[in-house]
Amino acid sequence: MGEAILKRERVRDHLLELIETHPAGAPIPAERVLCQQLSVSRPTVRSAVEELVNTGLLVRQHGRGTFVNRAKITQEMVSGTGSMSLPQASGTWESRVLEHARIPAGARVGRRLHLSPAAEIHYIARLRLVDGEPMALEYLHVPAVLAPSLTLHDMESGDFYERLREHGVHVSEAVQSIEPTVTNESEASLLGVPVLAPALLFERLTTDAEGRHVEYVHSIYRGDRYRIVSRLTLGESPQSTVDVQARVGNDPF
Amino acid sequence: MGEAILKRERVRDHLLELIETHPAGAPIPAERVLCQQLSVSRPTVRSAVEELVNTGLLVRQHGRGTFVNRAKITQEMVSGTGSMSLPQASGTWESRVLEHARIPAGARVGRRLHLSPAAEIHYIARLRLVDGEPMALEYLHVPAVLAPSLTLHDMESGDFYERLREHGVHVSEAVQSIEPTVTNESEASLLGVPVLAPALLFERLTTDAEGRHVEYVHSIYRGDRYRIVSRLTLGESPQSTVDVQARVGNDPF
DNA sequence: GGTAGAAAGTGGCACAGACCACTTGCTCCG
DNA sequence: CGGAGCAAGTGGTCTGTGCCACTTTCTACC
Repeated sequence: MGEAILKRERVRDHLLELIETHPAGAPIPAERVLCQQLSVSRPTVRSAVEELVNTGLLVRQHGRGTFVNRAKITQEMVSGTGSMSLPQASGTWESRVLEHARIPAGARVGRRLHLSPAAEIHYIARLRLVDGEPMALEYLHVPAVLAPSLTLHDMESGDFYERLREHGVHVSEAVQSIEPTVTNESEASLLGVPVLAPALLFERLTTDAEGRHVEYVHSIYRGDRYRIVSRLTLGESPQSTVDVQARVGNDPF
Repeated sequence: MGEAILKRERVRDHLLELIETHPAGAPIPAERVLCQQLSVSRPTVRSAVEELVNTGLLVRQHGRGTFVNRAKITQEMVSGTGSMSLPQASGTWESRVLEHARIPAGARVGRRLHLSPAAEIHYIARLRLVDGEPMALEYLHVPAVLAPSLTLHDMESGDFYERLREHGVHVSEAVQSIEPTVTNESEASLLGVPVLAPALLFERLTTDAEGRHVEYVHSIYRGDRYRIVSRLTLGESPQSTVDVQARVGNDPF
């Protein structure tokens, strides 16, 4: 196509622009209007919109229009960062930063983030507490190139993903693995549990709309206070809602 | 479209047919060929193919063709129903029944199944193996009233949910909790791992379309061979595909 | 005989247009 | 004033067509 620039991508970028500048729930121009504005055909517009609908940034409503997705729920889910694993239990969460630095990715993290081992990343280790009680250890790794000006405060506050958005990073997907483990000595002392106590090891790799790896998070959750609850419904696709709950003594059943 | 039957869906179903009957890696007919065969336009074919590519069933290769994808990854997960927590890893699964009986529910199980402690249930303890290697212990509890004539063979075979359907039970939903634990002595010896080894404790409560509790399953998975992998996408609801994978050494990342 | 190039076949992108289904708001009639 | 119905606007589906980019194969030239 003349240049290596695809029309669909141009439209998509235009839409991302709109999404950023519009509040959640706001309608975007009608497809036929976008066609004129951008001088492309409707199928082209539709395919771009469809892409963003699939990634959850837009919502289409037949006969009404297309809207910026609130996505508050999952937003915060992915956002509070650790928060995918954030229980909405009663308690209030706080974070205590244990360590922070701008360091080379290293082999292991580099592989996960698709970076060279020498590439710089923001690294933060923090302890997450509920009502003052240690609940989890979280180790964040974010490529420095994605957010050169990221400050410690940014990463501490919930504005983290806001900052990333300002840099053109639109979180769209995360792959998370969970496995059982037991605490080692340092984890045990930081979490205030015995050594070799059951725990959950989370690894999360977050990706943005353009397929770039945005963050790698490694965290350890106390096994005596957490359980993962998922609600599985039979359907065409194996989808389910997942939810990590604080165990407050009540049964989910 | 006149009828509620979409052409795209007709094409999609045709493709699913092909996918099932063709081995992994086999090419499917060219798009232009499919157009003629099914009497639809190419964009229609393309959109159907695209859907299946997105779900990972097909792979397109520019200039070469479109092929059946190996790795049905999330596929059969929900399908096998009971298998919601079943990895479809390469190996072949088998079950070895350790114990089976028709007994009173008791307080704990009764509470979960909403039965009186005296109500009878089918109880089965079984060891699940992959390629002969012990992987998990599973304890099933099914109210006897739902399937009075249930035989041991029924519960051993995959026909279990088929039998339930014959009794008017249509599984529709399951709530599953997962938590980390460590093996006790009997679990350790049955699974062939050390005592106090990391493990995953699954509890699943399945409900049918009428809201009746159909089964309560308690199972222990080896922590050294399993991880839970979930793919989270931004959307209105925090939905995700969940998948328990056998750990074969490869990273999901 | 070997290699370069053409040809055929594939998926990738984009267009213009037509019609359907749903929602909303307005108008007109009672 | 109120409600039924129409009309406009929106996304949803589908067609038929054209051209591009990539891959493979086969041909024809050297």
